[in-house]
Amino acid sequence: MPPPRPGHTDLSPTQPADTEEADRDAVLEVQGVYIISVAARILDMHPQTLRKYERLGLINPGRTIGMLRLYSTEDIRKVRLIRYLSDELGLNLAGVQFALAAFDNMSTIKQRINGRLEGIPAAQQVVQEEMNLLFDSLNLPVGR
Amino acid sequence: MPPPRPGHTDLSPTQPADTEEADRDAVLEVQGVYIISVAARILDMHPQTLRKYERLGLINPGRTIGMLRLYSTEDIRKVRLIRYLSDELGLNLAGVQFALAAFDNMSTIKQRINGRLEGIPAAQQVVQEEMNLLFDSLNLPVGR
DNA sequence: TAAGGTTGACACGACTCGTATCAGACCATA
DNA sequence: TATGGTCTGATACGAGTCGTGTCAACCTTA
Repeated sequence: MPPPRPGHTDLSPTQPADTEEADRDAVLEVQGVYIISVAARILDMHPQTLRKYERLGLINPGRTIGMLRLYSTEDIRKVRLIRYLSDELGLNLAGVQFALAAFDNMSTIKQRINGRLEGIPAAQQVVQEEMNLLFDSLNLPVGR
Repeated sequence: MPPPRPGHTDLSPTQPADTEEADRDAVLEVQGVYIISVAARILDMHPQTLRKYERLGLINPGRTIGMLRLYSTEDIRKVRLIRYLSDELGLNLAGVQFALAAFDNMSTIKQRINGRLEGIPAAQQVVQEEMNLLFDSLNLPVGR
């Protein structure tokens, strides 16, 4: 089997851009922003594994001015999802990549439909219900 | 990594019920129904690989009274999709399983929405367009 | 009867994945 | 200045996966 292809048509938005102008002391103590060693300890995973996930484009943690990786709580949640797909469902990382892209695209399309049905609340309701059903059918641990 | 888990919430219908109304005289000479050796030759794959796919629940070819596997053109198409996901995108079989289930669920939900929006053609149109966009975003070779 | 199908088991080579370690560089703090 | 943690990039490992192949014993079809 060949190396996974990053490809996929990508509709997904980027990162939450958490970083504000830092107030000295708070830099590393901001709630839910951790350097790699702390994130690895929280997740009980090897730092190299987190770096590998980033190299493959599965996560995209922020950086300090000094290039240190900064993991937000959102990043942590995403890693847990990756671990679930990998450990529990048995997907390889190419599969994880595909699944994450699919989730993102589903979320995006759901929002786009909602926007375009602005004037038809009854239709919005139907789509909301059914799309939630679709997400549920994927059997994921978190709402994502 | 553990063996793949068959699980997933399953909304999917069972078999495609390939029969068009039109094939009255084709019943016994149905074009596109092959035993495993022929299917393997058509697909240029090893028969054991096809049997393995079936054992994992990825495909579900019909059977003769004597238990010989019968591959329809729909089965052939599905195997090609599996091969694309595996060879081109690099998914393992657990990932293929997940992806196939996701496609089925997306198709089902699309149809359900369409049904529930029966009286609102404008909304139907929107959903149709956006769901097609969603399928396109998955970068698949065939419409599926 | 011969050819080719069925099941189940086992094994192989190549690949993947998480983990681990190394070297050399950068940078903040004690 | 020394220390310790991070950075990048490379290499390596053990265990697992996947497609393929083979075997034995039996069954179906022509």
